[in-house]
Amino acid sequence: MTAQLATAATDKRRVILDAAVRVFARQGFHTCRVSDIADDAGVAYGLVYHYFSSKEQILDTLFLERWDVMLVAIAQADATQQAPREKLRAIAAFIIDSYRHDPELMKVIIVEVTRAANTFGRTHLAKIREAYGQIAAIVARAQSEGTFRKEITPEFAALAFYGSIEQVLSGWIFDRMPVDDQELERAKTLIVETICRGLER
Amino acid sequence: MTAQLATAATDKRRVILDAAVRVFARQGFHTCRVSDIADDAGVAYGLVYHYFSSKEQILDTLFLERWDVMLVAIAQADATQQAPREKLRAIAAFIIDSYRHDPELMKVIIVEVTRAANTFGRTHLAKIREAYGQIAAIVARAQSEGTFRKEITPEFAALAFYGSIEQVLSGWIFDRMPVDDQELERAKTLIVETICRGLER
Amino acid sequence: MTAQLATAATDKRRVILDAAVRVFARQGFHTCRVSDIADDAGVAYGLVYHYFSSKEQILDTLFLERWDVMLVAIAQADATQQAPREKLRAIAAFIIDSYRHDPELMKVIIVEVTRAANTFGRTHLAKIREAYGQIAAIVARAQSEGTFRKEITPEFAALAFYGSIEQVLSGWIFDRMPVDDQELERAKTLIVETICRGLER
Amino acid sequence: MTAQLATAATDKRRVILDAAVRVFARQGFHTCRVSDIADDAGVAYGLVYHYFSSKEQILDTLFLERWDVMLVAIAQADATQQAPREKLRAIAAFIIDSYRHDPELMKVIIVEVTRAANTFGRTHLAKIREAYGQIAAIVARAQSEGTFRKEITPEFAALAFYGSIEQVLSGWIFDRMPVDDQELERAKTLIVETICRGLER
DNA sequence: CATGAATGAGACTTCATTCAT
DNA sequence: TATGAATGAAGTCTCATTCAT
Repeated sequence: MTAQLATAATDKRRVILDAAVRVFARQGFHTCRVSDIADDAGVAYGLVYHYFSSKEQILDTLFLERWDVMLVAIAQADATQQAPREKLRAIAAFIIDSYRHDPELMKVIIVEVTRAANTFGRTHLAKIREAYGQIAAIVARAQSEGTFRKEITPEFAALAFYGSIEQVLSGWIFDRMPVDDQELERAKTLIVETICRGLER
Repeated sequence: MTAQLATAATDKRRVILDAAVRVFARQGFHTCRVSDIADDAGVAYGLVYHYFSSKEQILDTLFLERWDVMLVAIAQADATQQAPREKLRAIAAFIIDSYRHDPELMKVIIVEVTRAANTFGRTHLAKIREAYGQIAAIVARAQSEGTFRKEITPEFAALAFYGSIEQVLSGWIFDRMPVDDQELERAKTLIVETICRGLER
Repeated sequence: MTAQLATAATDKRRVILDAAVRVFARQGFHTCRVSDIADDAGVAYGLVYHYFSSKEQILDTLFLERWDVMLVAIAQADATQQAPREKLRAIAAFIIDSYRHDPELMKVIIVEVTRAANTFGRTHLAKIREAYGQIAAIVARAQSEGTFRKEITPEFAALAFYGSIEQVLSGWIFDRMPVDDQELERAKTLIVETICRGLER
Repeated sequence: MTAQLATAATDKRRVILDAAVRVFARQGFHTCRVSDIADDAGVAYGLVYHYFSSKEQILDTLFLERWDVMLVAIAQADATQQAPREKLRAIAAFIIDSYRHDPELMKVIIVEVTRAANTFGRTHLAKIREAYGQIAAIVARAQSEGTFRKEITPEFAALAFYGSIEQVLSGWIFDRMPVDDQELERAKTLIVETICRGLER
């Protein structure tokens, strides 16, 4: 524990990444300068390039770190014995809790990557689609089990489900609602209620 | 008619706007240069600044032109005597038909404005929210009429509804699916089926 | 004539090239900044990039302009009916007169291109060798005519001839001898005396 | 002897110098990074600065080491009782054999120092001219002895002689001729034949 | 209305050098 | 002696915008 703290205190790479989250969230990727990140991190300009080959690679790193965690979370939700609706609720809950835990990071990932498909989203398209694919697979299985009706294609369902969540998060991000925990919990229910009910028999 | 064509043929302002749509769609707003637009339009560099005060203002113009049309379309849908589900279907249909009619323009509006909330979306947030508000109003009325259940807030319903549509369009835009008319029609139904069913009693 | 002067006065591209000669000669290609060229030319920084795609391309242009003139001069010398020794003298004279006429330009070409074979010379190797080839051809013909002896290969003779001249110019360039016209004339004779005598029967 | 080998094996200073020769030859002095040298030498970055005060000093060291050997060789050639032509042949032979023995080192010295008069050549001008001076002295003595004719100044003769050799070596270096021993031997003769014959009575 | 040359601030990236361990 | 993280100055190139014609 002490060792971890000590490490954390001197891991400049991590310090830079954390600063990048704050700076990207505040100023946006295109608008900020590398020096803003260095300043915010309290390190020398050049150190950023000691650890990362470019400003882009910093964002890549942030995205991939987080997105991989989410892919694992989705896979775990799917691996349980719960009903499809509960699996989807778990996924929505994970994303919303991610926002609660680190809203700036989620803002960066959504605004600068998943919804910036012309630039970074392009690069990470395959990775992003993995998530849609996993969700679609859950829907498809629910359909063959007879829990969900077959009128709606799994791919469409996945897009609608994920799109709803992201839009709600976007609302929080840009309307700057002071979001309390209760509202976050309620959102999980509303998403499941709205989307799953449309999917179920 | 001939006069209109003649006008159209020499309305350099329009020529520039149309070129901007193509260039923004192809290269992205941040990545393209003003000269790319001038080149694509076949006009001199400086002429762009004769008609527009900045690169941003070109995008503003494109967005506002189109968004206002959509706000009118939503208002018209709401003004009819149809059932709420049909009103929402009309809105989804309008957006999807907009994509069918000019996919590049829709790509620009979605990618560079509504989903680029850190930059342009910020500027046009109020305008964008007008649309959500109109949709929410339709839901709210349906709830007080008893057609829609009250568990889901109108605001949330609007976000989920609009978010689903935009996500589906994003899929088309970036997965470059060669979309045929049949698929577009089907999408309208799927959206209504998924979302409205979740909203209805 | 008036037109030419007017053109000369406003041809910023030429102004930049002339400034580049001075700056490259004074500070060296690697050591100078593009802003030094712009400053010396009295133009804005960006204008350099309006006319040239990079600092390298400026040097390329200077080299190619001059080298092509020299290739023509060599070809003209060869096209005459003079004795081989006189042809070589004409070539030596051309190079030395080039130095007299514009010592800074010759310095740049020799120091930054022909003798910087690791960088620019590499790029222009083929062009540089054309000159050697033309000289070698003169020697070869003199040999088959019986004027020059055959023990020395034409290629070697060309290198020795050109190398001697360049070394002498380098001496002038870096020892900063205040060179008078008489010395320049004498150098022409010395080169021919030294090298041609070694080549002749 | 064993001790010497052991020392040699761990003399990191030497290891760095040898690596520098390879790296300078391959990438050029201006284009390579200090880290490239450290990597090629297999030592830590900082160690380079333990042994050398700057990147320049590494090149200085390489040049001075070798050039001093050459000055000695020229002095030795001059100290013999041979005819002037044979003295010059010995010098040409020494330079060409240096190339045969370590072409990369010769490439570095010629390309980065003696022919880079704007940068390093400037620093070492005096040292470089010592060689010219020694050669000129040989010529001058040959002239007063009556072996060489007096029309050509000794200084000019030295430049022409050395310039020819360096040009031939440059040809080998950049045309990447696969040079065999026979060709090297022949070059020695050709240089002496070409230049000395022009100098002799 | 039309042209495109001219301007210059701004940002990324590189890399020699230093320094704490 | 050895390591490599840390520093920060410097320079190239870009490009939105202006302006003279």
